[in-house]
Amino acid sequence: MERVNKKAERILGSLLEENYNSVPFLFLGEYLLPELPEVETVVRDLRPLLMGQSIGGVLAGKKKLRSGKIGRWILTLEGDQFSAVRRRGKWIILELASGRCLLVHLGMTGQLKVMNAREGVESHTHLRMELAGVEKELRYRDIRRFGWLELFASAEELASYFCSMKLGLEPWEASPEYFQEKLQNSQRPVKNLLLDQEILAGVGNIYADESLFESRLHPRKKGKSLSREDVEKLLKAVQRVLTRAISHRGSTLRNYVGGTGLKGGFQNEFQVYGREGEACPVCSKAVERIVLAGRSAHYCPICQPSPKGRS
DNA sequence: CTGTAATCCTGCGAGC
DNA sequence: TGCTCGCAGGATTACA
Repeated sequence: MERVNKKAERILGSLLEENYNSVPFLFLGEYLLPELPEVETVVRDLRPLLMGQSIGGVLAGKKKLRSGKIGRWILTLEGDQFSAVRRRGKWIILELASGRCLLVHLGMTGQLKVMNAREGVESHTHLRMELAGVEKELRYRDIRRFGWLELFASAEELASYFCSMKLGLEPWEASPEYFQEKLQNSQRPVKNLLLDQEILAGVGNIYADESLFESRLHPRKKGKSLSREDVEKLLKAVQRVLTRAISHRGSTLRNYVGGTGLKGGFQNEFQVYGREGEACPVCSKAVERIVLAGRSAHYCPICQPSPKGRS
């Protein structure tokens, strides 16, 4: 157990550092953890709205999320206070004064937002938490219910959980050596490797495609076929794409909104994602779509030449 | 160790 | 208008 916790602590890294919350959050986001853009945006929005707020009444729906039905444990949150709002990969961590941590995953259609308590409750709202004394509510809404809500007794237990799921490094904390080590022996397509949360935490379908385009690598290229140069180029591209996306508050395709209900804007900056048949912004050739790991992969057949010599 | 497909859900747009 | 089909920011599971 001791060893597990130590390893988990290492993986959580700077997130557990005491000073985390005293650092101005713009600095934090811009230079330390520009990550999975939508989740980072939610976390940045929520942080100033939740910090120090006490939880009043709590109301939970009865439908199942991926983590199951929201249990009665949710009522024990009443009276507790938000002490930190963090992100790890695509996970949102709401830390409480009691030391407990509420873990939230947005899945595909999750929304976590602070709203006026008087505002009408939208369909598919599964959780409402009153913020005592400010006439506001934290609401969790999730149309497809692929999201996750779970309470941990302490930051250490949460760290162990991340450890057990083998969550990889934050893209910004990964070194080229780390990334290369994970890719160089793999026969898997590089697109699949990017989506693998055990390698880099937080990269999803949009940003995998955009990063591969930016580094001019075909999504089907095998990990072990990548040169050292390719690996470095790809890691830098991932970091750049994520940073840019965060500065646009993430991408809204359908349902995504930030912690204040605002939509993202990065969908207007897509080079290849969701643009099958449209002209590549570099060479004008039509963007193509294939299926990898059960997900759409978008790429330019000219700029990202096929490893097998066919597109 | 791979990849593939199905699964958990709801909603929307395309095409007929 | 109304139906069916395919597809969607994720991740796990079973199976070949």
